[in-house]
Amino acid sequence: MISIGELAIRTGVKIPTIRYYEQQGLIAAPHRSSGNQRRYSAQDAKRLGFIRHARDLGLPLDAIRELLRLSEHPGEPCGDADRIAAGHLKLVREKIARLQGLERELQRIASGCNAEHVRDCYVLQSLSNHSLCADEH
Amino acid sequence: MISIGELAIRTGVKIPTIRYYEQQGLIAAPHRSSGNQRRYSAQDAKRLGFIRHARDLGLPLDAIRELLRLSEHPGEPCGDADRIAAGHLKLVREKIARLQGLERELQRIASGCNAEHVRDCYVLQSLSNHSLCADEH
DNA sequence: CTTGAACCTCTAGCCGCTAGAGAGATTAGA
DNA sequence: TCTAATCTCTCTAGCGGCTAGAGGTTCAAG
Repeated sequence: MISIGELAIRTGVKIPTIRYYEQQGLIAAPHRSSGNQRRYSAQDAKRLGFIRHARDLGLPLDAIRELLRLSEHPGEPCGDADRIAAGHLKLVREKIARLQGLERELQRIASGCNAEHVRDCYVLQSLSNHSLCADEH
Repeated sequence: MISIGELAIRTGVKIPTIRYYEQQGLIAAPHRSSGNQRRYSAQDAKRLGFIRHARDLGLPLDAIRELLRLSEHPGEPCGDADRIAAGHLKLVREKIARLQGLERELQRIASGCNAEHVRDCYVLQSLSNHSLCADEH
């Protein structure tokens, strides 16, 4: 049985975030000490580690909730878990593609300014005038 | 003088967002009709277009505020605008790098699951056990 | 027994919108 | 000129995923 601070250190999840997860129903309300402080088991720590890892991979809490629910039913088919991961991967790839578009455009804009003064600034002109852009974003 | 709906259509910025920008001081409070409805000039539309374009490039409202302020002083040096654009570009590149890390890991995890049941699911095992990961994220 | 660190609950704030309620304004057609 | 449909108004609350702070209680070391 460890305190919330200890749990935070072990899992790398901040204390208010742990309480937030409890509030959101991602982890169960833990046992309490006689003085009403939270006391966690090794299993609690494992579950929080799972959440932490999934968050690090960018999964939203809803998806994590679903994955946790699944992992409590070892006999069921795991297609849903695969679908969640694949769906998230797709999302990540879309984000990358979009950001790469922005990167190209920003690179073009930011490196195109040789002006001294605002009146000739290519950055500001580009923002005013969309037609200066290479592709739409 | 055009209505807020017309402005929304022309700039592609939604009506509540236009009002939000006004509230946030990005655009000035416009003239009003006798019935208290907003009426915008061509200049207002241009400014909103600038904002829209900058938002499309992912710039935060604070940075846009600063860029707008700068563009009202044509005689001043434009180094600040360049710095804002370059700083944002850097941020975008960092985001891309991070997402590419996630992409690799998700790809590895999602494609590694040949299991039928939750108990053997590689996706769920990977989330439980960080040591299955290729690199840290 | 004292002290200081850790913990408690509760509320509010971050960003950039978005949704909805309930009321008033405008405009096109009959 | 009237009516009906569509806009527009203000205001408040909510999204996700935390984070910060106030004001109070409990714990553990010395």
